Amino acid sequence: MNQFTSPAQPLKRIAESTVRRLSIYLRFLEEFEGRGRATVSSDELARRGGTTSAQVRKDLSVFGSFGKRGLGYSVPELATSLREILGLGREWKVVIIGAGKIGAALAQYHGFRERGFVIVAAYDTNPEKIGGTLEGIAIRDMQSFESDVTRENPDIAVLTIPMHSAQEVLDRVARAGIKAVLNFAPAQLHAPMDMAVKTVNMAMELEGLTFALTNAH
Amino acid sequence: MNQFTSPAQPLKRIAESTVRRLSIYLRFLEEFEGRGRATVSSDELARRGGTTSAQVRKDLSVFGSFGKRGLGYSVPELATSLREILGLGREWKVVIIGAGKIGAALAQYHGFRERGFVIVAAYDTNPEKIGGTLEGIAIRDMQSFESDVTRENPDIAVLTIPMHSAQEVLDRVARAGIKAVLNFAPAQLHAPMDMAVKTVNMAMELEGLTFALTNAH
DNA sequence: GCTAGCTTGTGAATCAATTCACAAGCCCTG
DNA sequence: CAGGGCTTGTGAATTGATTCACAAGCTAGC
Repeated sequence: MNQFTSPAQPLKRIAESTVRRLSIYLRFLEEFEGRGRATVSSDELARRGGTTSAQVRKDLSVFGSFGKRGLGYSVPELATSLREILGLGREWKVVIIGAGKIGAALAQYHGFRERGFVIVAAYDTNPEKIGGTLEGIAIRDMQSFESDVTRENPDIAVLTIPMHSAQEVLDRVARAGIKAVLNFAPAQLHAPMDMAVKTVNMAMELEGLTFALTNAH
Repeated sequence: MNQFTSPAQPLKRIAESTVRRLSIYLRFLEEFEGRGRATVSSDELARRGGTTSAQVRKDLSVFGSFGKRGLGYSVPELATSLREILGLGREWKVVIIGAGKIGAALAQYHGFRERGFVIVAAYDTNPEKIGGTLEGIAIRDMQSFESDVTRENPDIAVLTIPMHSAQEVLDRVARAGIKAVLNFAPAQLHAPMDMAVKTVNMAMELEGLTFALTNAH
């Protein structure tokens, strides 16, 4: 295998940590691409990404063989392969549920559109918000959610809603057939197995910090 | 040991995953506290938290012995112990660096003050923002950062700044003596070992989702 | 076209985290 | 106050992730 030959199926379950690191490598590759650099070694990717060269090579080896011995990796080729592996070769339709401050921050986040994520709508239940816009994106009534999803088929739902309604909304999202959710509510959500849910929990991150501060040396 | 008898020192390095789960358990305990529930079993905590009862017991056993055999854990006692372990028994002073939309969303985030985090100031380099307020918090000139830190001794810095300046600002934060950072810039930061840095990287989370969608069965 | 110098790809070894499984304890009932 | 029913705490076993270490392969220089 000299190229990423889209393996028939997930040969083995791929570790989440591996995927996260691929994201990191891709970030550096894009930086190098911008500077017109031709090749990069596993060792350099490792130093930048805070890991080891063996780890970089193991991570990549799960998906194929991308390098040339003695030389390293072609920056544009590896970047293209990683984008393909990570599913960034296409556009993804995103809906934001919850038109609050976090929703607004996300809606205007530049990195979103840059990477092929298109926010098609925002939803809320507050009549004062419905009909307005969130950073230029129409805020719709949550009541029309199911029929909108049927029509527009968004790929990803971003939940920026209060904790107490999070599970209920997730269930609705699941029933509507959306298979990926990015959750900002500080709640542990239970979803069907065929769904991908990532939770960003600020309280948890902060507590990781206070734990470290409290138990320092 | 029948109580959390604050162990002399971190006996062994404690896994980050353990600390994250303690956070989750605490969230459920607080919910139970609110409902006046007296006890809870490792099995119930596990089911709610999406893990196993053995895992719950192992996690807790790192810090002491909190339960009663045959009965389970006292909800208020375990909650108190976990708050103590996680360092939530005191107030923490937080500064936000970068008075943009994400900074604003964080500044108004309720969960912050509720858990003992007090935002003492926001910083920016944009003259149009300096002197204004971010959700009621004064926006100061980044130039006064070092002298302010010397005077006020904040515990935690939250970075909501563009990627390209993130490492530079982190270095400044480190030199100023702050030992904990919550980073929202999509950058891999390198910090001195005695600092705790948590990065929340939305791009990475989204790519975890698109990977899952792309490689779904 | 041969040699020196790198760097990959990958089994094997190590290190870390999770799960198993069960003795030890506690509570309640009668 | 003895027995049954639960549930904890924890070594041992297992599973998973990372690191080691080296043969294989490529490039460049001569």
